[in-house]
Amino acid sequence: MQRLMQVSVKVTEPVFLKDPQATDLGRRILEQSVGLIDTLGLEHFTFRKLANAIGTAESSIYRYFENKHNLLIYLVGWYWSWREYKLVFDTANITEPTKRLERSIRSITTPVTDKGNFEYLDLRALHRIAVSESGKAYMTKEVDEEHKAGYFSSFKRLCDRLRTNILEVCPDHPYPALLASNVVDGAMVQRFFAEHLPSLCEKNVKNRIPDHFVDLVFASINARVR
Amino acid sequence: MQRLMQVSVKVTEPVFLKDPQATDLGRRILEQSVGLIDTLGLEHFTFRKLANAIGTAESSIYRYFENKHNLLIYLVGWYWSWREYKLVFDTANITEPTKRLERSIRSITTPVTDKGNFEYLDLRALHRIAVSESGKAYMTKEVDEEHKAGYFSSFKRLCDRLRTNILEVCPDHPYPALLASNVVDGAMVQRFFAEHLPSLCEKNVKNRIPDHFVDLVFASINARVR
DNA sequence: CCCTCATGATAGTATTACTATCATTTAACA
DNA sequence: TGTTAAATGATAGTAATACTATCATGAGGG
Repeated sequence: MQRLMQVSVKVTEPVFLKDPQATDLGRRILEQSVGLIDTLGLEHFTFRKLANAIGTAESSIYRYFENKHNLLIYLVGWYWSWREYKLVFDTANITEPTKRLERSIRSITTPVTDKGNFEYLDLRALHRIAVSESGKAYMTKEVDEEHKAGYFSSFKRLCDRLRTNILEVCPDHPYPALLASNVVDGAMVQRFFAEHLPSLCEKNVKNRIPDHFVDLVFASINARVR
Repeated sequence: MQRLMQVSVKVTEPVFLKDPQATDLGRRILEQSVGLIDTLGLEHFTFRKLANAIGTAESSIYRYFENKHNLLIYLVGWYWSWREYKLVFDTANITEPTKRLERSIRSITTPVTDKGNFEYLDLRALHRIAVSESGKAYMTKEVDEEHKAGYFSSFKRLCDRLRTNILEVCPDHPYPALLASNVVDGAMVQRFFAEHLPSLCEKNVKNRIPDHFVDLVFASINARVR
């Protein structure tokens, strides 16, 4: 799995200056940055604080990532790659398209509950980061160049798998891509709302987010089929 | 309308130190900040640049807003208040709930195409800001305190109106609030995707975003009714 | 034993995000 | 008309951030 992830996180132009997964210091950077961004939030997170936490110099961190924005893109990309991996795993051997689609939606919209078995990346913390900070990775003026450089390809791949799945069940759906990205992004946003702006949600909605999105997608599909 | 907006933007604890709508300098701050954030993006926007653009001192701006985060919250709050105003206007005198709901969704998800008739606020630019930057207003570690202070009340009010509308058409809908906020937020995100990550969308989806969300909501409702 | 490379340590610069102070203008009022 | 308070403008200064540059050290490989 480790290896699969390493491969799938690769992009056209790397977000990093030096592969952080390849060295001990690099892995400590990933480990500690996930911890710090999770507790401090991206705004209060700095490379100085990260260096102190690791017990290294600021300049050493700059040898791996140009700036914290690129580090965020790396982490978020890793997260979506992992979700894609999990999606493939969760839907393996399910041939019936409808069943497959339901499983897919559940896989993508289910929160991360365990730390995972990666030595240096706390999946749960990474998931929280993805919920709160992932939008900041692309909501910038540099989005077009970064998009060209392939920085968001893992997110796109995940959306595309779901889109394909939707089309398998409903080949004439008019907006499969839009529906797919709405599910992937919407699940994150709704999770944030449930946590912090609960008046925007029903009571106890948190563990029913997957149900909601399954309902929504199939409602949209059935509206076509009828 | 001017006046209506002024009232509706008020919150429990003001985001500003001094009401920017009340003075000439304040209005110039609003006007120029919308222009600058729109062209530079929030990250590259600073109070210094704003002061230069206005031809005033940085310290004068700090008399109105504590920092650029609060200024952003103010602008985004203004935007959602305007959208609420427009929603009320667009659906006035429509009594039939189903028709009303469709109109509501279209009102909320339609992009802003004209500058509006406010002297000092360019609505189109403000809309672009809302699309690209609004998430940053609440995706922070301070969200809970700021929520308590009422900083996001205009967004919540808008979502709540749509939720009520959904319930009028479908009283036993299981997730009206979640559906409503998914429409309001999703319309913004999809607009950003359509502009910058078009591979996540169908071709020419941009002007069909309202159609899509109308379809989606009614599909979700009809799935219940059947 | 030498060479290279990764890291560590230190220092320095430009910009940002403010805060403080004081002079000047204006508007208000007596 | 003179007096005063409030708003603004101008200048300066501080602490933190986001880097960049330089050099020493130490470990591993040939």
